[in-house]
Amino acid sequence: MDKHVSIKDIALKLGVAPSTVSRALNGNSGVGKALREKIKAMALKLNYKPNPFAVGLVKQTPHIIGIIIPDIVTHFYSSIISGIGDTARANGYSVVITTSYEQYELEKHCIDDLNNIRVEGIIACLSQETSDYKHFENVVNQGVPLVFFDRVCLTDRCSSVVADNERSAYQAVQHLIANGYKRIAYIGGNEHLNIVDQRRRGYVRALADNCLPVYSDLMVDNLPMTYKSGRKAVRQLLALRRRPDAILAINDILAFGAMSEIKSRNLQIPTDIGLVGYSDELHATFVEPALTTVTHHTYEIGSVACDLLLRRINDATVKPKSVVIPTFLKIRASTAKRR
Amino acid sequence: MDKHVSIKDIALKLGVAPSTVSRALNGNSGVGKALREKIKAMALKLNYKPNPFAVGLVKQTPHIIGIIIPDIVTHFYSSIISGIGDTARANGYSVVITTSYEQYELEKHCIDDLNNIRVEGIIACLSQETSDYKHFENVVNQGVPLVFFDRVCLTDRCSSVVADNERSAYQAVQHLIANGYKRIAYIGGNEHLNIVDQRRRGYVRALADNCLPVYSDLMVDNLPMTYKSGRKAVRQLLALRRRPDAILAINDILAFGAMSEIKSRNLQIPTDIGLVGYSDELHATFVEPALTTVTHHTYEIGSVACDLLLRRINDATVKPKSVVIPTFLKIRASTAKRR
DNA sequence: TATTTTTACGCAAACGTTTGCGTAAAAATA
DNA sequence: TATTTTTACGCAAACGTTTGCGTAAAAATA
Repeated sequence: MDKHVSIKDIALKLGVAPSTVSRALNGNSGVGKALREKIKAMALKLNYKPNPFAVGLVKQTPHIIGIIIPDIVTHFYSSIISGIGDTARANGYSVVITTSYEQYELEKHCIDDLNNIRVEGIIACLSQETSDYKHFENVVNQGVPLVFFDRVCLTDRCSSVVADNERSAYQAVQHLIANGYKRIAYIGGNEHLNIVDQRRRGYVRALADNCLPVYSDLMVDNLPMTYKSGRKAVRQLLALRRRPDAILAINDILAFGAMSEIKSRNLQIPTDIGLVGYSDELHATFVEPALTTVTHHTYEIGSVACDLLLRRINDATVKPKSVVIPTFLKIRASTAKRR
Repeated sequence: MDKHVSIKDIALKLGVAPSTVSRALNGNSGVGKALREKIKAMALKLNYKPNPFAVGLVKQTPHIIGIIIPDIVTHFYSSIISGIGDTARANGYSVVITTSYEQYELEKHCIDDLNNIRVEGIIACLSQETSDYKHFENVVNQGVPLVFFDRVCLTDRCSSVVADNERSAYQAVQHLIANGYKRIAYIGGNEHLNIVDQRRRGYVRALADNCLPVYSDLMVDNLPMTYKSGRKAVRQLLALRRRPDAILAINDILAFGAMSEIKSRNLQIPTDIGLVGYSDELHATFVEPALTTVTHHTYEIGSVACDLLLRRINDATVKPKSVVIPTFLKIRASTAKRR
C-alpha cells in the first residue's frame, strides 16, 4: 500500500519549497522556466495527483455539483445524468448524485447531504410528492446556484430546462384527431407538478381548437405516476357508458400500464383504442404495438441544465432563464389511422 | 450567502477550545456531561455540519467508495447502483459513480479518477472491451479493496458477486427442450467475459445432457452485445438451410434485437421460434409476446457487493470470496409450449 | 488529611494544499 | 557603473478538522 505522493515529496526531492511546486504545477507565475519543467517532469514521474481534500479545504470552491433526481433506474433520468456528467467533467467539475425516490422527505435529505459536501451548485428535478418548495428556497437564499429541469419550481429565481409540455400534448391530441379519433381521454398525474398542469392544458386546448367537447369524465387526474395507476385509470375509463377511442397518457410508465390493461381486456390497439405516451426513445419501440410517444432529448436536457448552472456559478448576476427543449412526436403503430 | 459554521465558531461562542467541541460532537471521552450537552445544543442551533474536506484531509479514510459500471442508462446497472448506494449510506459511506461506457480506455480513466479522490474501495463491472486486467491489478497491488460484480476477473485476489450463469443457461435450454423445441440456437457476446463463457457452457451442457447435437452454426459467438448485433445474429441464423426453432440470447439487449428481427420476418413467437433472454424484471414484460427471461436480483447484487467491499475495507485479511446470487427463469409467453 | 488516580479540559501539531508577503539575485534602465 | 525594476524563489499562515500530550482540578483512596 504505497502512500500518495504529495507536493512536499516533490519539493523534498528537488530541494525546493512546496509553494514553488504548487505554483509550477498550477501554471502560476513566479517560477523559472527550467525549474518549472523539472518540477512537472518529477510530478509526472512520481505520478503526483493533488489531494482533493486539501484543495477543497483551502479553496472555497471544490468544483463539485450536486444532482437531485426522483429515481435513478429509469432511462429518462439516467440519460439526463449522462448529459450533466459529461458537461460537468468537460468543465473540470465532478458530480454527486442523490435520489429522492419521489419522496418529499428524502428530497430534503438530499439537499442537506449536498449542502454538507459544499457543492457549488445543484441541479434538481422535483419529486412527485413535492408541492412545498421551502427547502429549495432556503438553498437559493443561501446563494447556492440552483437549476431545475423537467419538473420545476421557483422559476422566477432559478433557471430551468423544460420540455414544451403544453405544445407536445397539443400536438399529440392533434395527431389523434387527424387520425380519426374522437373521444380522446387523458391520464394525468400529480397536479402540483408543472409538467402535469401544462400537458393537461395542451390536451384541453387541442380539443377546444378542434371543436371537440371536453368531458371531465374522460380526464383521470391527480394520480401517482405509476404502472398501477395507468392500469387503474384505464379500468375507470373503460367502465364509462361511452368509452374513449383514444388515450393520451402524460408519462411513459402510465402509458405502459394503460397498454397492458387495454390488452388484457382484449381490445385492440390502435383499432379499438389509440394510445399516445410520453417517453424517451428506448422503451417505446419494444412494446407491441410500438407506442407513439412524445420523445425527449434527454441527454441535451442534462447538458443544457449543467451549462446553465455553470454559467450561474461563474457569474452570480446572470438572470434566471427558462430553456425549452423541444420534444417531437414519434409516430408509431399505436395510433395508426383508423379506416 | 452565509458561511458554514465551523467548530471554531461554536468554540468561540461557548468559550471553550475547538478540540473540546470536536470531542464532544464525536462522542469521544474527555469532556464533561454538562458541557457536552451544551456543545451539542449549540451545534444543533447553529446547524453545524462538519466540513468533509477537513475531515477527509485529517483522516486517512474519507469514507467514500467508488463504482465503475459499463453504463448508467440500463436498468440492470442503475438498479445495482441503488443496492450499493443504500448499503453504503447505511454504513456511513458515500458513493462516487464512474462510467466506462463499455470502453477499455475509459475504464482506465475511471480508475485514475477514483484513485485521485482517494476512495477507500472500488466496486467494478468490466466493460465489454476489457480483456486485459493490468489496470485492476495495479489497484489491488496498491492495497485498495476491489470487488467485482457480474463481469469479473482476478477472482483469486478480489471478491466478486456473480449470477449462476452456467446453471441459468442450462435451465433456460432445459425449459425450451421440455416445451418441445429441438433446434436451439445461441446468441453470445464478447468471449473474454466470464458471463459469456459460462452461459455458453450451460447451453452446451444442456444440449448434451438431452442427447441433442451441438451445431456450431447455431451458435453466434463473440459479438458486441447490442441491439444491432441481436438483429444481425438472427438474420444469420434464419439464413441457415435448417433454421433454429428457438433462440437463447445471453443478454437482454441482444434478445430485444432478436425479437424485433424475428417479427420483421413475419415469424411468430413462440410458435415458429421460441425466445429466451436475460434481463432484469422491467423491460421484458412490456414486449409482446412477453419475454421469457433469466431474471437477476439486481438490487441484491449491489447490496451484497457493497457488503463484501465494506468487510474487506474493515479487515484487510478477509479472504476473497465469490458470492453467487441465484437467478430465476421467469417463464412468459415467448416460450409457450408447442402443440 | 495527604497522596494517588481520574476527569476535564486546552495547547499545539498535523493532514496537503494555496497564496500573500518578503527578499536576494538578476535584468533593465539611467 | 549605479540605481531601479523585475524575476524567482522561500517563509509562514491559512483552510477546518482530529488527536497526542500536558496539566490543573476534582474525585478516590490511603
